[in-house]
Amino acid sequence: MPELPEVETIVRALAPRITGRRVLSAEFFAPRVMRGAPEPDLAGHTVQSVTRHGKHILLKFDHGTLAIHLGMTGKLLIDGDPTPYLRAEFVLTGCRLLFDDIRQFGRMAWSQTLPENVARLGPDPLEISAQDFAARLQEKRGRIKTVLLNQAFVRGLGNIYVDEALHRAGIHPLAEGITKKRAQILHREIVEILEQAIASGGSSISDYVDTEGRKGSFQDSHRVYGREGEPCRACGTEIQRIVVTQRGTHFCPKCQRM
DNA sequence: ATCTATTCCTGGCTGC
DNA sequence: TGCAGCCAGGAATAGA
Repeated sequence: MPELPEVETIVRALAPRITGRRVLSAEFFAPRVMRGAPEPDLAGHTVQSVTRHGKHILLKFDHGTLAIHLGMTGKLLIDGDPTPYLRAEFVLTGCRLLFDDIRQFGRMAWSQTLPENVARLGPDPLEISAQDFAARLQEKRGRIKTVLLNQAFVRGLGNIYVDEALHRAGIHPLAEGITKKRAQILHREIVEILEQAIASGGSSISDYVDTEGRKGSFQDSHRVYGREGEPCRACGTEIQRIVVTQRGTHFCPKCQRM
């Protein structure tokens, strides 16, 4: 499932391939992709920039911005082979950009400025300072895992990296009222794990691949996610799995005390 | 206002 | 072997 590191990997591969290219045609095959909103007219317009905003991929044009969210199984493929799950296809000068999405959780949104659901997101965890992160966290109540998954708190974290960051920071996923000191430790671990994951091309858990169909390798470095019943890499205790806010949650009961 | 549960979607897995 | 039934989960939405 594409989270911040996976989306960053995609953007880094996509940007040099389509920036400055002109759209010759754009087709949206599945109505769900735009969630009923009118499809933008992209033909004749040039891609000005490709950036990441949380888990969204922003394609900026001279007349607006297309925000792409990959959901669970969305893929952006350059010149790939069409599949039964092709939801949109952009023909550009020099290449084709295919949006493939088995489960159709992915979506696109168009705005002359910035789509509202994108504009309202919180700060990027790689940009916010440890002090600001800790201060923001002080204002939130509720379980730490739920707070971190809230894209209005920080944008880009998903189930995998929240579990992994909490383990590295030694914080129980159900913990509440994190102290300022521990919040700064958590911030450091979040930044570190995101940067490591980006360096590994992301985690390929289900069917994540980048624009060239390449898998990431960070799943091999996971310490808790998907490791229920296996020994903690730090202390050997069996990794436990519970459900928090409808999300499978993995943690070490010894390393991560309440 | 804030928090929680539900909904969408389908390949893959489990168990009979 | 076949197949019904369940599971994964991001975020919009409905409900409490």
